[in-house]
Amino acid sequence: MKLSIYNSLTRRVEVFEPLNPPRVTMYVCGITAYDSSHLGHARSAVIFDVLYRLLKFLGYEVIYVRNITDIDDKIINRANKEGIDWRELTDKYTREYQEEMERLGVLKPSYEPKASEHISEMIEIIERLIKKGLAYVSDGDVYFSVEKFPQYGKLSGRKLEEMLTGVRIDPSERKRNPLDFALWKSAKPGEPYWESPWGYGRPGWHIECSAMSLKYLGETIDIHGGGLDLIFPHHENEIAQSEGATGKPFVRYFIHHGLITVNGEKMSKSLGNFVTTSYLLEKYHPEVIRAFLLSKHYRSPLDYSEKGIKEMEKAIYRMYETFYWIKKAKPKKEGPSSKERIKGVIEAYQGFKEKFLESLLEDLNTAQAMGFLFSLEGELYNFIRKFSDLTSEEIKTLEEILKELQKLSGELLGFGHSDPEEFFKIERERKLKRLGKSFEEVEKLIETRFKARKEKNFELADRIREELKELGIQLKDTKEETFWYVE
RNA sequence: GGCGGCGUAGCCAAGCGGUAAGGCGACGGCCUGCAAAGCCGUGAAUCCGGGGUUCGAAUCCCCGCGCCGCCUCCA
Repeated sequence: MKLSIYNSLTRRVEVFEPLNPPRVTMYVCGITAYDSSHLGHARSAVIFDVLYRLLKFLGYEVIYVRNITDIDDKIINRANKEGIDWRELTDKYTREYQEEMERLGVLKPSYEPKASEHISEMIEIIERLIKKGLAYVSDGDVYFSVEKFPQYGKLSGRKLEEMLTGVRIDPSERKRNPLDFALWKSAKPGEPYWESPWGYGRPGWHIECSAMSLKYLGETIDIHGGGLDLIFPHHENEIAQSEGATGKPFVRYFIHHGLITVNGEKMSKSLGNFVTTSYLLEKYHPEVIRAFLLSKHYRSPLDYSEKGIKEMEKAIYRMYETFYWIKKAKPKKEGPSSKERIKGVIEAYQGFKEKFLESLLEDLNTAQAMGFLFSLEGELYNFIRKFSDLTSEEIKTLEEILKELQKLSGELLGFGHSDPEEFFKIERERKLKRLGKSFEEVEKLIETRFKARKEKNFELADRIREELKELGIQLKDTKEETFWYVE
């Protein structure tokens, strides 16, 4: 079992071969902690979380680093605006992000280093670059000299001459070439600063990733990931700095994911079309959000809409309803399965694990894996809802399949592993809270209606049904109980 | 303008040379006190358009059309 993955460096899907198996080193660009995270940040975290899970599943020893940028212009501006210390600001949003990711079932990376805690490592790399003639000091700033690194542009497919034609030139710049980028910026009054050989100042944005990946993962790392929008200039610059300093290849596989769009346009702070992670977590079960994020191939854009995520919610509800009925099923008789009627289930289960895994191994095709998952789950649903006279062996079969399905999905995709009763309890309570109803209140109404129906008091039963329906509470009657969910 | 990507049923979305997964929804019949649910059944002569390669193309090539991303901070 080998993973194939699209490598932005070669622009093709390649078989993944780590440098020093079974060790795999992976570095992912995390957030800049100046504001709340939105769905785009969640997508990034969830996609690389699935990759991380898959690599571990394959038996690799993965060292996974996801950094926190806690020093840059946006942070300084925001902190000044709010009149608080930049540390207070970044602490707040770092904590918030970490809590949200945990709720989304994102596994903790091995390290989550902060830029501000690695200033000396950055200075060290900058000094090496200066010594090698790849960087220069200019009035307290330090710049990387793009012309001195012949491979500059190899990741983003750009050539220096071409880039120069469209570039904006700021006459106040201290750069020799407008494409040079800052490694170190001298401090302006009121800004946080650190001591350096070039005076008080702070690091440029890109250098932190070079420094921290070098420190935690070594000179050449296996995987480096981030959003497509980071290819240029961020990752291009990282390559220049890292390879310039070490003389070794920086990254073996660059992995970039597509961005979240809204009505076809990129979700971003500046357009104001973003939904925060906390809003979504309030409104939807974390597993629903995860499933939504994984429902499209990771390299494609994913369009967010309430309608889209609602549809996924329905799919996940049905999945957990399947689990629920299987869990509640009691045998009506001892004995073997009816070969004929359980055939569909057996056939769907045949090769399920292989197909599911192969999908993920083929460039992380989570959408296809989910297709197989829902397909099998659909068969289970169909079976459990159609027949009420299940045999002990049939139930055993269903339980075995369920166990495997939950294990695979939960371990690799990070959803589908919950206990169904627990799942619906959380969902009902959260949604009822919005309606201002208590769980007990609704349960009682449903019980009353169940009794009324038995007594053929249809008038009362229907009145309760209508009342609940108006609240968005849907009922499904069975002989034993009334199953319900809130829309 | 340069670079990258996308266009598959009503909507979302897999498929990447061998004859269209999956989800959401819609419709008809059965069932049901009625409804929901369930059951049975119905969906793409066809994958933006036009050429070409091939025994065979949604899948490869060329030319259009439309949309998006990056080229400035951005997951």
